[in-house]
Amino acid sequence: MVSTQYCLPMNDDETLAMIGRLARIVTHDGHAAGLKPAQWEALRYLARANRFSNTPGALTAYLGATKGTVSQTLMALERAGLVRKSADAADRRSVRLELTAAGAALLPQDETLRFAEALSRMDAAQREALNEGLAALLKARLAADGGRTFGLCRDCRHFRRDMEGAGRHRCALLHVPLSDEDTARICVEQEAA
Amino acid sequence: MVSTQYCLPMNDDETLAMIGRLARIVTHDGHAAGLKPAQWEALRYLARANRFSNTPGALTAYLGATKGTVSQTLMALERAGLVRKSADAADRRSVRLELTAAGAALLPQDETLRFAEALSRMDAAQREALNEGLAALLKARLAADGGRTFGLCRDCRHFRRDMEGAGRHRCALLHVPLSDEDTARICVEQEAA
DNA sequence: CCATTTAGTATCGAGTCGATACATATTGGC
DNA sequence: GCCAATATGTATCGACTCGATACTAAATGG
Repeated sequence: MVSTQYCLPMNDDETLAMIGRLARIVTHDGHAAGLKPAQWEALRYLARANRFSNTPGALTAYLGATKGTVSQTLMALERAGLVRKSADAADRRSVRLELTAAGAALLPQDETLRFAEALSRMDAAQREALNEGLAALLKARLAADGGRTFGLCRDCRHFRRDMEGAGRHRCALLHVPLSDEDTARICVEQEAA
Repeated sequence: MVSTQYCLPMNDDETLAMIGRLARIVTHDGHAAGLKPAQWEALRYLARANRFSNTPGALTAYLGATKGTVSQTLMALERAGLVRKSADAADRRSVRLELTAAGAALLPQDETLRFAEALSRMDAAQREALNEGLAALLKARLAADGGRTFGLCRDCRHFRRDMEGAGRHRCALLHVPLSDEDTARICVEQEAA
């Protein structure tokens, strides 16, 4: 259990294997409550997406899947009464997504929450190191693929804090005002500051 | 980019989201070379499994899937000429698996190797912290599920190093001699020392 | 105003995956 | 030795995944 301080054993292979196993567990967890892995990913996404990001297109970018696949997943969720679709008034090609009450009620049954339990058994420094390591890894990988980061306003180059008074922020990309509540959710347009 | 040293922001939610996204990318990578995610997992496993662990049963335990699912995945791989099955002489219920030359030749096309590239862009300390964090997380999660660890002899309580001379080790569980080569592969019976 | 782009749906085929049922082979108690 | 319990693996089903391709319809931009 002692940390190897001097002899870095070039254990990237091991790290890759652990990433693979982690992915496997997440996939397996995705069968909780009679749903499927992709459906859980969509549900989790919609629970966290802001009002500019609750569309099939944004979800497609988040999942890195194709439009067709995501469309099918959303149809299954709609059929199950977990997601509601509505037309976008401004752009009539577009669809707005939101969780129904039933969909939101399902979130506590997300099996990946058990990772939070596992995290709680790690000490704070290790947890923080894991968080930063994952962030760096994801960032490098997403950059290589041209993928979007889907972060918070806090870390976004388009964010203008308190531009119109306390708690009244602004997005310099979309040219709209942002409430504090808006900034607590992830955005498809987010770009690192 | 500055590390938050004093204000630990209880960002476990963020960590969970990153784990989910990582899993998504791995799944997506799993469509390389015309294979499927589960097939890549099996291929990677068989490339790393020792001679006590190259069976459908061990793969089932590794993947955390059901026997039926794994059986189907292996049939697809056999059909594609990437995996060869052979009867186990000692236990005629059992099947031994090995990669064919074609299967082994496919390994360099594994898209998850691109995470190694991403890792190479991180500094050594962060990489080491990520490795240890992932290990701790996986260990906690696997322990909660009763899952096996699938590690190396090096870390196994049944390992008896150099018991019969230099490079001639022994497994105290299976009661068999182990070569250096044996110890370089993962084992279904491994238990943390 | 019309070509291009964008948002999303429809359909196909191979595969996934849990569930259930099944066929054998081994093992343990007696 | 014998037979029940157990272990290893396959067969089949149904809903879903997912990339690929083709499609509809709405917005955009010279």
